[in-house]
Amino acid sequence: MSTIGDVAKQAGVSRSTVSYALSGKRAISDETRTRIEAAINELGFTPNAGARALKTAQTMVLGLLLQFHPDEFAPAMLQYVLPVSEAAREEGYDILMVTDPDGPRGIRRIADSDMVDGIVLLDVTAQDPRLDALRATRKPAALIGLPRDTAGLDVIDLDFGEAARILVDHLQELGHREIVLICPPHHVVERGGSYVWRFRDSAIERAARYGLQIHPYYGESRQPAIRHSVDAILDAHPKATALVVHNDATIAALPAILRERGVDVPTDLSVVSLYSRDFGEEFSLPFTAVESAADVLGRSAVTQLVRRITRSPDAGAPVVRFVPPVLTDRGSTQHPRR
Amino acid sequence: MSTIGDVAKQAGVSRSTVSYALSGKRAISDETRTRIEAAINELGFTPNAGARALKTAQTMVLGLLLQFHPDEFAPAMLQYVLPVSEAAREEGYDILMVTDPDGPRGIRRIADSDMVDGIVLLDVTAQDPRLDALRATRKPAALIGLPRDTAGLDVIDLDFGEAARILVDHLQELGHREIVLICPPHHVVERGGSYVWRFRDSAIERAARYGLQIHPYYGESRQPAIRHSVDAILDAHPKATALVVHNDATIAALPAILRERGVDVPTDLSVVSLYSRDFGEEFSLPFTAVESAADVLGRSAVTQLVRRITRSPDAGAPVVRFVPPVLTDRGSTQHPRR
DNA sequence: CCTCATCGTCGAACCGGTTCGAAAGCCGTG
DNA sequence: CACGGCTTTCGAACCGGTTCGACGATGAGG
Repeated sequence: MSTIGDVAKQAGVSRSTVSYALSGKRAISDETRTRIEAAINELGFTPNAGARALKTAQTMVLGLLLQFHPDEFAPAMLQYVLPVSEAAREEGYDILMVTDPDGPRGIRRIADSDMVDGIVLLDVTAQDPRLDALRATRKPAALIGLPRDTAGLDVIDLDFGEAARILVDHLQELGHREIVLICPPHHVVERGGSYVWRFRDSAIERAARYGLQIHPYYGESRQPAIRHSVDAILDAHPKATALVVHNDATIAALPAILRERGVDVPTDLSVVSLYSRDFGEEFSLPFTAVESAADVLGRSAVTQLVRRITRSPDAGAPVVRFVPPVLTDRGSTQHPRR
Repeated sequence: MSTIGDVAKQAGVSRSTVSYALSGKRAISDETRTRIEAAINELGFTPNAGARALKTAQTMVLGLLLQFHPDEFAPAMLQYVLPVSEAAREEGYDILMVTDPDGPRGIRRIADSDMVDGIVLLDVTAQDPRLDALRATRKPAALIGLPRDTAGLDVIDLDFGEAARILVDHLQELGHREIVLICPPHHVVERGGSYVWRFRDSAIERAARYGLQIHPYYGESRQPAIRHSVDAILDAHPKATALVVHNDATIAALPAILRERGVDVPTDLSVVSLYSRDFGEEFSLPFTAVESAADVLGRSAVTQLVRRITRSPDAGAPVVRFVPPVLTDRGSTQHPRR
């Protein structure tokens, strides 16, 4: 690879002149600029990222931390990765993806060695052990997922409470009086996934307010447990006229399960859920649902992070943003027959 | 952040001594080593990656290039990403993930600016436009997927031809005489996904050799087209006793489709397929299948790449490796009733 | 006792950019 | 004609590491 010195020699100017021609931070005469550009093309010069980062103290790279939990629905993660990567690129950043099972160590490694200008944390839990490491480094960060203590952190997440209220309201308006709620698996709660209880509590609270009967359950994440659990739950509540599913694995398996049981949607049962548009298309899910909008969250986290990086170091108070959910009606609900 | 100079001052030695204590490339007395270690701990020093990369001309980062094709089964990609990332970390490398829709540009950007020491290309097609860019940079690379021209490149892929032969052999041994073959969608062929015709041609060739009737089709990637296409195909061949499916989206939807048609596996129809173990577990697919072994391919690509990076520049001829497929019998086949 | 090898450490150069201060050349003006 | 100001370019310092050659101290061998 050629260096800026090679270009300078070729164009008959000094290294600094080439640098200024490239950055535009000082005026360069048209004549020398064209000579420099010619030299750059001829030599195929591209500035060395390491050297530039060393001097400017900016790497133009963002860290993306993800953790894969065994026994969890993996495709969901990808929903976030792609929008984050695309948004970063649009802002001029590349993505250093860290999947170290030891999250805090991964953060320290890329932050303390200044490999990245900022960090996006995916799937943040209530007491996420990564947050201590994150606060110890002085790097800007944006979280997707709500921790218990948000002090000093930029956080973005779907408003799961509002999502639950929207769905319960929708069923209540249609006249349903007894509904079943299937949440994510219980081990997600244990891990501290706050979206589980934020959705769950709001749904229960909202149902109580309307005087609706609601039967909350934690679902499963793998077949054949999903099928068995759904069967048992539906058997236990023959009078329920509506089903709220907040569980990707369950909703993906639901069409087959209901078909087998001979249950028609929405004639026999109204079904509402919460999943992303992509996910729904992937599995052609025919359910009225609130969109989880992973792309909105991913992009928003990146823009917030970039703002934090560029606008002075600590300018502005930390931002906790809850994205308002949107209902997409796919016709999987109607008035209860009874 | 503190620098190596701060550590040196704190420990009362020169910068070079600290560097040697860290790298172990020269002997350091126990006495000063402990003093240096104390200083490092006290100051929380971590070497700056950019500075180190600048001098050593090694970034300890691998580029991972992926492209998302609309209308394609996205989860498949993740199967490779995680093993690649884990294998890289075990070798001491981090992963710079590039999802630029313009592949060649992404390669040039990270390679010419020396952000990475080597590149892993995912989902390589027969005439992949990224290969020219790759050859232009002098960076080592490893491809997953078989291009038409492998000159000078390290390539690894599943032996799809052998996979097809294994499956056809399996059915032939059981006594099947008429089988249906569902391949990936036709637009994958147009894009140059060589694994389509490598599997397809081998299956047809093998069937012909045994005198079996085989009906090859290109499948769909999205519902409800999948369902319609499978229905039409099965209707067209009522005498076929076995089904070979080389199509993730189709195989995922197949249990529901067959149940609806009232077709029992394996009593009415023997089914074999090709998918990864994870994928099968995710969707609890009950089919005898050849494993696509994305983890093996991903890890193998990384180890080959690292070998190429560390062992001198161009030591050793390029390697094209076909991973032998393995059949997992899940009991979805039996002797045809007729 | 002198020489020589070895050990442990230091200073300086270097990697490839960026950026600051200054200098050279040119113009218009008093 | 001297002077000030503007434009364009250069040289040098710097970012934070690594590495080479050298140097003083120590100990062994003749």
